[in-house]
Amino acid sequence: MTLQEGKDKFIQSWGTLGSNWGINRTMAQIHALLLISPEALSADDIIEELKISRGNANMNIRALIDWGLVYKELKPGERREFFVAEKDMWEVVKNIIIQRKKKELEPMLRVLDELSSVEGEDEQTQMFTEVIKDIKLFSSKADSTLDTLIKADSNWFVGTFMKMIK
Amino acid sequence: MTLQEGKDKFIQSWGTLGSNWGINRTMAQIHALLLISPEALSADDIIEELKISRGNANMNIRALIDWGLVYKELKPGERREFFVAEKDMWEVVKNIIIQRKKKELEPMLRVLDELSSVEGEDEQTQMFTEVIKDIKLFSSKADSTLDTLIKADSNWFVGTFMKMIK
DNA sequence: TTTTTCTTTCAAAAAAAACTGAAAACATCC
DNA sequence: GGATGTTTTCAGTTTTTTTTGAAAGAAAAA
Repeated sequence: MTLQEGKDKFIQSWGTLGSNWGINRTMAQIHALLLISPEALSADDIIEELKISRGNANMNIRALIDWGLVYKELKPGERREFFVAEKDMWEVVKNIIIQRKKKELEPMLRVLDELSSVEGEDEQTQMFTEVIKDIKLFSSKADSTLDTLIKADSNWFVGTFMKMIK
Repeated sequence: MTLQEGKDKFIQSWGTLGSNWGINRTMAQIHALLLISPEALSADDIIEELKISRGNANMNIRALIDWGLVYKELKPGERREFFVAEKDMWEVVKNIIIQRKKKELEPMLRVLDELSSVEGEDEQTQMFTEVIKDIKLFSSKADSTLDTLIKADSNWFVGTFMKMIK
């Protein structure tokens, strides 16, 4: 396999993976491209490489920066912006956890709290309350586990977790 | 909040959560409906409750069964099928992990293996190989960690994980 | 066997999500 | 100040995903 074929395959696979997880294909592809790029790329480099429009590129680069997966890099004497990806996989995963926890787990916990205010004596209500309580317990545990995970350092997952868990 | 309001809110929130994670809204809503339903529901019950078409209901019920999140229940003397949700959250999460691992993590590992066959001495290639190696290492660790997790029993997560991790 | 009841399939329609491109905004240089 | 290079925005378009509904298929009942 040539380098170019390998790159293309990686970009395409990463894009597919992303889209299965509710991240848009282009965003994941830009991330992939930057991951395997030895130097920082400009918006134009990305546009050309992935054959996408300027608007699309801009929006998704911004989103990647918001997620903490890509950094802006300013080259001295250069007017335009360049971009580099965070290459440490643990940092990547950690940032994704932080974002999704904030955008999805925490709002869900708030909804579950509200749902505790449903009252009644009939079987339907009892059942409902019971299920909600279980989900809330589980979600809270997940929430605090993720907090602990986020605080753990870069090499912890790869190095220690397996030993602890065995 | 009345029971009906609570149910509606839960169904809608669960649907939104699902669609953020690449699971279609209707599938998540059917799951939510069954989760909070004290008895098994027929396809018609689901169609009526969620105001969806028969085809849509059927497809998503099948998908939920494939994922191991819903079971078919046959009532004696009844011709049509009834459905119940798996209510144990740990089982739910475990089944989702099993499915996504099989459909996404494992294929990605295979692609990463193929990508190891890219060869060359230049900086571009070195960099590419390095990044792929890192991702592969990380993914393999994730894969075996998830295997361990899947084997763990129902109460392990809620009961023990926090102590081990602290 | 024929009828009835229920389930599955799938082409077409609708809805949702993503993308484009051109114009506006912004920034730097002269 | 104006000219030039770069980024951002967003209405309209395209693409992708989801949903519908009607027809075909299956299984039980008559």
